[in-house]
Amino acid sequence: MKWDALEEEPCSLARTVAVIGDRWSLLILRECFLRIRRFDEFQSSLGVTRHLLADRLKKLVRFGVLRKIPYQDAPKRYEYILTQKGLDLYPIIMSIVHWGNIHMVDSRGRPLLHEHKNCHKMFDPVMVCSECGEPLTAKEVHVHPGPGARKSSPARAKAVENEAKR
Amino acid sequence: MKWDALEEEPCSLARTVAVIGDRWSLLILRECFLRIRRFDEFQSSLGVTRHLLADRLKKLVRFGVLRKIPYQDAPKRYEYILTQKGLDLYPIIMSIVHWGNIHMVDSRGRPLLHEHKNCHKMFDPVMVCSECGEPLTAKEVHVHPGPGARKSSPARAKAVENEAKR
DNA sequence: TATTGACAGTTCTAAAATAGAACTTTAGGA
DNA sequence: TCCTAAAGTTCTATTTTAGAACTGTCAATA
Repeated sequence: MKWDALEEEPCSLARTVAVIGDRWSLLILRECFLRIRRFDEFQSSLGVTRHLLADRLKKLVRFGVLRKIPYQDAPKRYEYILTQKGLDLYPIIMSIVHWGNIHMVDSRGRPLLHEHKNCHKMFDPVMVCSECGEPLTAKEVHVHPGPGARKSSPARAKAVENEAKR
Repeated sequence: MKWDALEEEPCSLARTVAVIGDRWSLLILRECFLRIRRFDEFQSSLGVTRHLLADRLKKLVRFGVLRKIPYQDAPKRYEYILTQKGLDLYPIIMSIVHWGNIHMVDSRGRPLLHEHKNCHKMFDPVMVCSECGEPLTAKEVHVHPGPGARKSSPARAKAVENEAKR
């Protein structure tokens, strides 16, 4: 399957994966949220090859996740900063970090702690229901075909159907 | 950089990316949460090559995200089901789906709707602070080096430092 | 008994993506 | 003049992936 095909799939996860679903894009975004902005900063902090970095930055700009802002005229130089669409990726990044904090840390403990400016405490992110505010777990959620649903594989259709009536 | 190196990085995001940071792993996990369990179901529903599917399933089992359960003896056949560690990936999957729902849907609308069994309403996931319960945004969070922090690139160290004192 | 089909992979080759290093361009400073 | 910085681009070798065919085990069917 080609990457381009993913963008067209009638699945919000597949379409998001088309944008951020590779190793380097996620690591680049991590750096963006730490306020890394320039090509060489990304390069030295990630160890990614310059070729791939240029390619991924271009892709993230194309998808509207990053914006190229000139910070110097002669020679022309740009910074890459997150757009609102990019800032909206924060819950994804945080939930990835949180899973790593729970399941992948070694004996040294967490590499990074997060403080909430509002309440001044170190926190973990918690995912809750927008309607009742209760924490969400996989087992407490049903899925239903939405208005954008389209024909999928028989196995998949069956699974969604079974799921909806559990 | 090799994939194996990612697992060793002092960064919870990098370590999680080592497990789920590729296109197919994320799509396989999506199917798992829709209760797809068998090799051929994954294959027909995803269109992934059998080779890669076998490879990714093996990797997810190795990392303890999936477990292979025999469901038939002659011939030996297995199902792949999520472990608790795998179920804990739910917030990641849901936040990816949610971002796609907001930023990547076409005019047809969402392919899938989610209902919370507790309150019987269609919902969106919201990420909140574990301490004060307020919704989280990138701008309201500080990062601090934690006990597992280690030397990183100068650019990165500088960014974390600047960040901590903002 | 021979044939077909389901399931869970493995093997093969060609095509695509990635790594690693060197090179380019524009400009400022020693 | 030579050196450095920043932001890429180009090159070749290696690795990964795509796509299709093949294997082995067993059950059901003709």
